[in-house]
Amino acid sequence: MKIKYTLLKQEENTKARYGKIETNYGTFETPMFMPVGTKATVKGLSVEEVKDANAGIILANTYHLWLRPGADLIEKAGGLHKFMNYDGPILTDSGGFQVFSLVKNKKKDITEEGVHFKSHIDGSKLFLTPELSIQIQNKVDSDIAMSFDECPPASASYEYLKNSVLRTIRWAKRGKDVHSNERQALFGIVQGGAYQDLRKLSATETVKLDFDGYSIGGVANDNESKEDMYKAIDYSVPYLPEDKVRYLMGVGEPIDIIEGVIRGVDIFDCVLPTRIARHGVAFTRYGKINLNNAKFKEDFTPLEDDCDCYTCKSYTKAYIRHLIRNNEMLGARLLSIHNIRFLIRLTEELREAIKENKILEYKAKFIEDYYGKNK
RNA sequence: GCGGCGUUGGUGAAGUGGUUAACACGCUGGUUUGUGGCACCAGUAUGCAUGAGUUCGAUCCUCAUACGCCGCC
Repeated sequence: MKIKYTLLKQEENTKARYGKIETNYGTFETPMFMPVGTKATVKGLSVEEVKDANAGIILANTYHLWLRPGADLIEKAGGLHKFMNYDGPILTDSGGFQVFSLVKNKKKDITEEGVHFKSHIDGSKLFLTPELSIQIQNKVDSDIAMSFDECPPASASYEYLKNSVLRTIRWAKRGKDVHSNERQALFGIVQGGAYQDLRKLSATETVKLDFDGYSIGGVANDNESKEDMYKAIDYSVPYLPEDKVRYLMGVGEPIDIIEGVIRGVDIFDCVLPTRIARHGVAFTRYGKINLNNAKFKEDFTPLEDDCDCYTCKSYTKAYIRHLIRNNEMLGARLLSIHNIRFLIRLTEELREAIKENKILEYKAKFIEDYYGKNK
C-alpha cells in the first residue's frame, strides 16, 4: 500500500493538526519528527536505539546511496529495509538538496534535462535527472520517494526563483511519469522562496499532479531568516489538500518545529540533533547546552532530570563531557540518542497540546523555558 | 670549584635593537536547520628567569645572580 493520511483533530486556535499516517510498516501519529539516516544509518545509532526513541519514519538520501554503495547493491541486498535492518518506514530524499550544493555554475550546470555536478567523493562528473532520481528510489525500495526539485538559495532573485519553480514543476511531472514502484508513495515539493505568488503557483501546480503527500522545500538554507521560513510555510499550506500529509524539509530547531506545526505542518526532518551531538551539544527544555563547557566538569546529574531516554536514565553530564572532550565515540552516540528523543518527545507533546486546543499555551511556555534566563 | 650551553604563555616552541612576541597543542566561549560525520569561528604572554648597565629605545648587546643540562677536577 501507499501512505495514507487521516486528519484526526484540527486545533481550534491555529492551523495545527493531529493526524495519523498509515504506512507499509504500521500507523504513526503526526506531528512527527523523522531522524535523518543519510547513508542508510542514523549516524551513531543502531536501529534498536532509533526505535527506542519512538521514531516512526526515518530519512535516507538518494544521492549518497547512489554513489555508495549504489542502487543495484541495495536491490541485491533485498532493498533498503533489509540492507539496514530497519523494519519501519523509510523516506528517501531525492538528492536535490545535495546536488545543488555541488553545482559550480548555476547557468551552465542546471539544464532542463537535469543537473551536472561533481561527486564529493572523487570529483568525477555526474548527471542527475528527475527520472534517474525516481528510478534510484524505486530500486532501493523506500516507502516514500521525493520528487527531484531545484533547491535554490534563499538569496536567489525573484526572476530566478520563478523560473526555478516552473522547472521544478516540470521535473515533478517527469518523475511521476516514470515512477513505477507500486508500494512506494511519491511526494511533490513546493518551492518559491518567501514570495507569496510563487509559493501559490508552485503549490497549486504541484497539487494538480496529484502526489501522495506534499513537502515545503527551499527552507532553512543559506542563512534564511526565520521570518522568511515562516512566510514560506504560510504561503504554501493554504493551497495544499487537507487529506494529504505536509512535510517541512530540513527543519529543525525546536521553535521552528513548533511554529511549523502551528502553521499546519505534519512532519519534519533535520540533521541538527545528530550533528550538534557530534559537536558536544544537547537539547534541553531550558535551551541548548554545550557539554564542552567547564561548568559541567563536576555535574553528576543527567542532561535532563525528567527525560526518558537511555542516556538520561544512565549517564551524567560530567561523564558525557569527559567522553566528548576525549573524542570518545560513545559521547556522540549518547548525545545523539538524547537529542533525537528530545525532538520526538517534543512532537508527542505537541500532539497532546493540539488535542486539548492548547498549542499556543504550549508554545508560550516552551519559549519561556527554552529562551528564559532562569536556567 | 672550573668551563660550556641554555632559561620566551598552561605545554611544545619560533623570533627581532624600534608600531599589535609567529605557529601548534591546550584552555575558554560560540556556531551548526532536505548532513561533503568527528568541523568551523573567535578569544587566550601589558610580557620573553631575576637585578644592574649600554642605548633615544632592549626579550634580543654587556655584567652579576638564580636555576637546569653537559663536561672537567
